[in-house]
Amino acid sequence: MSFDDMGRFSDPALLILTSLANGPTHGYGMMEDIAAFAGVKLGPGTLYGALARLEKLAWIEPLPMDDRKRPYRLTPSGKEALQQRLASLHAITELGQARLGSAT
Amino acid sequence: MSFDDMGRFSDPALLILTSLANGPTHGYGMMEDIAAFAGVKLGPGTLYGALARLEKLAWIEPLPMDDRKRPYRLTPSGKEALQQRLASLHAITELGQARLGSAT
DNA sequence: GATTATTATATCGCCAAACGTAATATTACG
DNA sequence: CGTAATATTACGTTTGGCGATATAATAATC
Repeated sequence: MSFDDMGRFSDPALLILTSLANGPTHGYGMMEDIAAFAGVKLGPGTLYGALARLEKLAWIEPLPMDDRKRPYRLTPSGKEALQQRLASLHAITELGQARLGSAT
Repeated sequence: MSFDDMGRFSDPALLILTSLANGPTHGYGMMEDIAAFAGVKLGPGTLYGALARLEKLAWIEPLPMDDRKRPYRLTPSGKEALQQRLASLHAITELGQARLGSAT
């Protein structure tokens, strides 16, 4: 009934981009960051799958490996896409909350 | 490269629930409402498919047909789920925007 | 100091579900 | 008659999430 049954509702790409907005990080680090700020624990398949798709979109790009870590950073278009997406979602959340509120 | 290539990024369920937060509406009406407030034009398959899933989740329920229109309304649990989801997304968008902003 | 357990890190394969597009009714309306 | 409103169905592609696997490093135990 609660949030955990929401299936695809969780949108890993948004979480990853938001995590990278803080600066470059590697996959495992994102897992922890995301778990911290969003309370969502992405499995490896979900995370690295989404990373690959984002890289193909050129929204993120890999940096030289550091030890066994493969860091990524936002590309300019990735940053822009995230910006737009956040703005759009922000507007929607406010509208939604307003609509819910007015229907007391 | 812009928002239209985002594929699954658009999250029809959130849009539908947000649309219904304004009061009961039927599918076709949501399409227009959503296009108006989110700039996203959902195709019929996307819309009615998502409606069916939301109904199965008992987050929305159908009302008696009015003419050829099949209206839906939010159930209490749907309202609650939407509320939580909006709050969570709102927090994420603010964090994301803060992170992007501080990296000027 | 050697051996074992645990953590950090990433890859791969799989399957059900979701998305998106398009084709198909049907009724109403101009 | 043509077009708008409204909904259903079918189908192919992609994504999402789970689990298994590999490997290096670090910690714990004896």
